[in-house]
Amino acid sequence: MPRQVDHARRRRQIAEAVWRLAGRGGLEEVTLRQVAAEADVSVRLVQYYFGTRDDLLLGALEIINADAGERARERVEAQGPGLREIVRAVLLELLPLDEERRARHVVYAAYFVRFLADAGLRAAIQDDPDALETMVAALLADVTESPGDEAAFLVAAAGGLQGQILLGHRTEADAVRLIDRQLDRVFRV
Amino acid sequence: MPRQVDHARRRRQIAEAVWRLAGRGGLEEVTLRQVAAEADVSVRLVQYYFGTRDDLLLGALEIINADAGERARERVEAQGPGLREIVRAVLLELLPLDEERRARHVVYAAYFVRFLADAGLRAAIQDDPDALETMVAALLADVTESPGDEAAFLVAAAGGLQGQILLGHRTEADAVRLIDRQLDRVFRV
DNA sequence: ACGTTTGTGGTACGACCGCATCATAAACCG
DNA sequence: CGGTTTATGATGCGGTCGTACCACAAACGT
Repeated sequence: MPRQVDHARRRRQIAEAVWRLAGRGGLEEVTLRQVAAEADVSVRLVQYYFGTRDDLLLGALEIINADAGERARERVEAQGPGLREIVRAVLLELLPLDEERRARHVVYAAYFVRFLADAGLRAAIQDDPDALETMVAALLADVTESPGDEAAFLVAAAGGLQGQILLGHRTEADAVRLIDRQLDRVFRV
Repeated sequence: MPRQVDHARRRRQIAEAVWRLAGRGGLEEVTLRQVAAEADVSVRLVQYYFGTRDDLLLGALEIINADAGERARERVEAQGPGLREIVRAVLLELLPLDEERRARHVVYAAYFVRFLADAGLRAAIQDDPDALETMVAALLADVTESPGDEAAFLVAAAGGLQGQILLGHRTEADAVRLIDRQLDRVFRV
């Protein structure tokens, strides 16, 4: 074999090309040839590391999803011990407040319709859909009498704000302000 | 000419094929050939009534968007005079509570990434993004001290719940219940 | 040292893509 | 009634698609 290579690194290099293309023009743009060109490798390599196109779409999603979980955990754990700070960090993770999160949310949007039809793809991200919500609910247990409902509503609103920001219907600052306003209420400041 | 035909009806027939395909597999599936087959017409007819593929995507979106506005208006006007009922109807319009609304929201999801890159497409739907919100805010003017913020949050939450329902993360009934709970709060029952 | 595995490139095949061209039949206009 | 317009079908062209196949060089195992 030519020099032993870091398999995971190559996969990531290719997966990043998938994300960029998907974010630019949807999954429609994610062709083996385009991915190869974007990642600056040959078509053959894309096949070698991921297999078929469906495998590629699944693999790239699994990687970005693992990244998302890791980053979210990092950011939440970087908060102080205040309940409110932690809840806020969790909710803000759903907002495209930097290029990384923005790109990630756009990629999810590109996959969205496929999730509806492909249970395999959905499974790749379905570990944490209500994990966030459960976490928020637990954090709110002592500050409100219906933590589950408040958590659900906060998470849903953050998800809605995400879409509005991406479409340019709302500024990031305004979305953050709205979340803080609701936290004011829930935490009865 | 062969018998004069209802232009608008033919366009709708073809547009509906676009919606079905987009809802099934995203815009990727919306090819001239697939659309023609789904609408049971020839490829030539699709071209005749819409032009290029981009024109087709735009045209089909304009039609579904006009439909959405019309239906929303109907449903909201069918409500009684109660403020809360009207606000509720507006918010529920954002939820996929029947097949028609579900299909529509899935179509919007299929277009989403394209909206980000194509200002022309975005313009086709950008008449009412905050129209809903403005309307809700006006309705809430007398019942809360910050109608704008509450309206924004309610609309955002409804949008977030929409996605959750589509993905099967939440039942329709639960989403409606959550909205009613928040309306309880806002209307201080 | 040598065969086997690993990583990589090139490429060919059949299908499908968007789009344009040619053909044509039926209804309207004069 | 003849010509123009409208609505439709069939088909072909150049390109890209996913995928499979072939080749090969470098490192590893023995």
